[in-house]
Amino acid sequence: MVPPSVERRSERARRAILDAALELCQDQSFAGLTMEGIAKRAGVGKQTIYRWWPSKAAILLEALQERGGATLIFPDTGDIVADLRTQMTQVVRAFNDPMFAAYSRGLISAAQSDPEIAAAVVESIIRPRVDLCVDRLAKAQQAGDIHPDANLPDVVELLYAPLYYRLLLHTRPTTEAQVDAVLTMVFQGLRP
Amino acid sequence: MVPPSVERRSERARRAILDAALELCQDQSFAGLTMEGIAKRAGVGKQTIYRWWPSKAAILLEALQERGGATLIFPDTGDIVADLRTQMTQVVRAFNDPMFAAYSRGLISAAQSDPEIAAAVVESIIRPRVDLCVDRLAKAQQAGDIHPDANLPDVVELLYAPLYYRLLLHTRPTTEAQVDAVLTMVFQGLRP
Amino acid sequence: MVPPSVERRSERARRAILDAALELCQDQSFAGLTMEGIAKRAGVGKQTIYRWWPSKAAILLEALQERGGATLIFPDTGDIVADLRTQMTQVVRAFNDPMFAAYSRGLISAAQSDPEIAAAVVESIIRPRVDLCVDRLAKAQQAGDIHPDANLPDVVELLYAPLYYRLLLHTRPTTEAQVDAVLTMVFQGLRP
Amino acid sequence: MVPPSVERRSERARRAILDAALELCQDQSFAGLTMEGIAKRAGVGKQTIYRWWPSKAAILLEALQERGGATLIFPDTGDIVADLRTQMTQVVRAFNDPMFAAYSRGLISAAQSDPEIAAAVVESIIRPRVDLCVDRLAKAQQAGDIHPDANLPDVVELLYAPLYYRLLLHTRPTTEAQVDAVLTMVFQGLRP
DNA sequence: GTTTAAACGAGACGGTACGTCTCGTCTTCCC
DNA sequence: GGGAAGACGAGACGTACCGTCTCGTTTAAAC
Repeated sequence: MVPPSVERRSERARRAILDAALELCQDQSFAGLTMEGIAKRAGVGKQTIYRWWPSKAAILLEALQERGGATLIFPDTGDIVADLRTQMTQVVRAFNDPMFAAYSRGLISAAQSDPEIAAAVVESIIRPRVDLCVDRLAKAQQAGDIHPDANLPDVVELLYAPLYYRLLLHTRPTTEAQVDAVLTMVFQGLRP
Repeated sequence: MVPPSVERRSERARRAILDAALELCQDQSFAGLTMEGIAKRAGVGKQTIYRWWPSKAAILLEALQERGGATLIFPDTGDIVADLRTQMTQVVRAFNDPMFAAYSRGLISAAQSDPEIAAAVVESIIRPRVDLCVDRLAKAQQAGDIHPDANLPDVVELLYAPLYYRLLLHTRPTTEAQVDAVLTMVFQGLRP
Repeated sequence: MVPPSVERRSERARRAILDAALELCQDQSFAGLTMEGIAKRAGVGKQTIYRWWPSKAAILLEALQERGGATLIFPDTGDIVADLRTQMTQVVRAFNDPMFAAYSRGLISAAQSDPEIAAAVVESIIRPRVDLCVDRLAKAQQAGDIHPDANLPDVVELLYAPLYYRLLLHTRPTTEAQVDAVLTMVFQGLRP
Repeated sequence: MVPPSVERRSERARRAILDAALELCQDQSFAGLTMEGIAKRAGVGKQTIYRWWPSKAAILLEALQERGGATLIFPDTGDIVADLRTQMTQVVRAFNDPMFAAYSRGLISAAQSDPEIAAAVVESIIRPRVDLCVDRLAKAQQAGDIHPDANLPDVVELLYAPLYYRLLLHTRPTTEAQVDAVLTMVFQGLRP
């Protein structure tokens, strides 16, 4: 995050640390993750970790960015509701993957007491995906499928917030049925 | 939470512990809260805490239940949208109160790695408020103000999730404008 | 030791406490003995113990006095060396009994940091036995078997100290051979 | 005592711990000595103590060995009784020094419930001094000043045990008069 | 026989110290 | 000079006992 001199850095150590963090997080959840554990698993000195990352969340964040880069696409078939369903269903699947859920919960949990983590999570994970969704909604709005007064970032929130709600509040599991329910309510409105 | 013998319990110690926990959580956030710190501030032996609560989150939960009990009312003026706006605005205000926000974030954060905390948060904080909201929505549904097919718990989620989303993801602050936006979108629907 | 009112005292509780102390001391040695453990084993409230004894050593002391009272006799056959050998051999046997050794070591150990215990040990255990020995030596001195200048309490120390030395310093076990060696050296003198 | 890797060890920390232990033992006696207190006084983490010593007695033992090394000499003027008097008088003086007496009592007390301490005390404190005394006695025996049948280690015990007896049993203080009495009795024998 | 005051069992309380754990820094060698 | 190794100062963890302090409940002498 704030390195002393980027050139001499050992790529081997960097890779080992990122991999160890991901593996340990799977095994023991984010709360059980420790700097000491990562160092041991990666065969790396603790100082090497502290030199390049300020916290365990920062490590995980970087690890996830590397792995999750591929998912940054948003379908466009012309049917906005169908495309949203496709995309939201992917999110539901990710939230139901124990590993991904552990990462997400851990990072958001850490963000509650560390503003830097919070900012990094938003910047590198949330914002890019929201922007993509906003772009797709803008097309639909221009096509006349969405009310012209609608504030699109607010729409994105309205659609995805219920998924995060269940993930973080542990009320019910997220399901595809939830996606359908949200889409129906949001596009039809609640009035009879 | 899991008491050894409820009768002899010292109310003085109980109060001191709950108060100390709330005060320290304000000062140092939930992550900086320690059993040792609570004990010292409350003038209490650590054993006395461990005897009655399994974790610091459990203490905070009990403290919040006592203080927040008064908020368990839901207005009913006959105008469902106005009543929701009233209630949701109260939630927005609470989320903008640094102290309450710290508690909420801390508890939800702790819930991510402790299923018991998660269950307790849902049971004692979330569920009662959701139920109240569902009741109010049911009346509106019977009055013909809400589509008869709408699943009311899903509606509650749809309305409140965006508030939690901003609280936990730290994207933007929750505002009254957000409440209006959500209510407009949800009740009108996104179609033009 | 310093009772509030001796009459109402429960003999049942007293016996249970003394017995429990002895039993626990056998099982776990004096160092592992705790007031809490004694109370639990005796089926007695802690307060009942603190009401009548100031320390765990005081309990053990009283327990030992009751049991060991019978050993307060000193043989007198007319042959002082033989009588000393008889008596000292008894002491050796006691020191080689694991239970008695544990009690003795524990009490003397406790006496190092508690002057009251030290005084009590001397008064109730050591002094009576030393006095008996001095009496027997006095007879021998009058019979002309011991040098008239000899200071008898010093003689007692000279005879018994080597037994305590081995008990407490853990150099070698005390044996009957040691008794013989001591008696020979002391009565013959070291000069050729 | 049971080190993990001797090379990297901080000499500064070691010295601070040994010094703190000695100072605290003077102030509050061995029984009042705590690991926590030593750590605080030495400005050291508790782990650093536990890493290198298994118990507070082990610390004290090492501290004493360093300081007491100088006393390992035995006079040889040709007069065995005079030399013993010189040496035993030194021991009497040490036993009457409150600090030294506290250390000795504390260590021997601890040895009663910890065989490792007991062994260490014998090996590092008692044995070297006994050996020195035996050597001096052997010379005297060859010079014809001591009975050829006398078992010298037994003689050492006979001479020094009365000093330890008074130190540990707290009957009377050790004095130079006691040394004279012991030497007279032992070398003359008790017979008239 | 009833009263009544104490000793009793039980165990919660405010504390202290325990020995372990992890933190983030510092130090020491190796490459 | 970066990296491995890991000792270090710090301090929270949860546990064990300490000695004190209520609590009802026996219980046995005094009335």
